[in-house]
Amino acid sequence: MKMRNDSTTYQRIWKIVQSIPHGRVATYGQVAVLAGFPGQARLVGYALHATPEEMKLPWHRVINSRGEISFPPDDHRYHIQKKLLELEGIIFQNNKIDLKIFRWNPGEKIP
DNA sequence: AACGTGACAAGGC
DNA sequence: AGCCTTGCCACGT
Repeated sequence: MKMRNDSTTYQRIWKIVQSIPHGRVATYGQVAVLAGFPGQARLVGYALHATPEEMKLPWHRVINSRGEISFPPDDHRYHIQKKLLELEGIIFQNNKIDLKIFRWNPGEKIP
């Protein structure tokens, strides 16, 4: 996957994703706002898609606004992401995450 | 240059 | 509660 190394756009998004604490999640829209791109949730999805594996970004902590994983359930990536989240103690109910409980609030103390 | 697609989201019905 | 439409932006054809 090609990407623009000369742009700071992805880097700003990556920086936010990197700061999502273990055991918490953030939505694409939320990351977009925090990165300074309000209303551009799709850009976050695209940035994550273009993320090099070596970066070891906690991409799995980003989910959609409905508290769901944004992969089709039959996609292998869906199961990978769900597994990673469950290993962090995040609980799924009907394949959904309760954002009221697990959403990251940047305001509160970050470990 | 136009058009379609994608790890989105909000609003209308 | 679902499904559809529109707004978004970066890319590949």
